[in-house]
Amino acid sequence: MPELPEVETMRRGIADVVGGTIVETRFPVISCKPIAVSPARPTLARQLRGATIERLDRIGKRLVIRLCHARALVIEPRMTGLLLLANPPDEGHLRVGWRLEGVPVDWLWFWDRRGLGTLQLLSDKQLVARYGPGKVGPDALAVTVDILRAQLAASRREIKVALLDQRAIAGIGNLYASEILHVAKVSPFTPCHQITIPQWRRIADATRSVLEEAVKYEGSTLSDGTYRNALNQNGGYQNHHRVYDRAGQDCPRGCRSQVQRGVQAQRSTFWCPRCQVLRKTNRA
DNA sequence: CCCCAGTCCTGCGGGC
DNA sequence: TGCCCGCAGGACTGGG
Repeated sequence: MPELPEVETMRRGIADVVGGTIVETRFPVISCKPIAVSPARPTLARQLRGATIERLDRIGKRLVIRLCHARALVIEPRMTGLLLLANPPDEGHLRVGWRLEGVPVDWLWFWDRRGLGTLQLLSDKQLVARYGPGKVGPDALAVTVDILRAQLAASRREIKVALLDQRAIAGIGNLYASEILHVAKVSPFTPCHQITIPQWRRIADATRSVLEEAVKYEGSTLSDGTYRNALNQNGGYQNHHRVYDRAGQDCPRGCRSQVQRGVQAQRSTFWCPRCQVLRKTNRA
């Protein structure tokens, strides 16, 4: 599932499209339900024709293709979306293709097995209104203890649930939230308002180190094989997961306890009950 | 505002 | 063996 490291890997992987001009937008005929695009397909194709790609940005888990004339194509891969330069896993789930001129890359593709991904063509003004500061939180790769506390310390939510809130911090999803809290040695069930400053510091440090490491290994390809880089190759970080999808296995910290699985906000949480103890605190 | 549950979507694996 | 159900979790929405 593309989270920050996977989207960042996509961004780097398609860097060759920068400077290219979109000469055609193609929607391959597919048997499954089409993905949501805005504006509607014919308009989108017409408005993209002749557009030059100026830069690639990332806002949390969204990829932003900056275009000439102060426009931006916002791509949300959500669960199974991929940006590819070649070798789609199958032809049946290719959703959109862009033919480019002026760069070594002929085609950029959006492939999405489940089809939950979305595309939006926005003006720069609309982009800021929808995804600017205030709408989407600070990027998780640049998080500090002060940012974390400012965004989350007053909340009564459990920290694992709060870390998934993109308005608070942008880029963390279900997989990396569990990984971060294991490295930080903080129980995922700790209410935010009970977290101590040393714990916030460890969460901030772990957020950056886990995500940086995951970017270095080009993201996580899970057993369902969904996430791939721009050339349809596996990421490598799944071999470095500490707790995610490792229920029953020994804690990698060597504490001789086993990784547990639980559910928070209808999503799986993995943690070590010995390294991530929920401490009872006395409330005033 | 805060928080939860439901919704979208497809493929896969467990259970019968 | 085949079928069906539930799960996977991105973002969003409606309701309490």
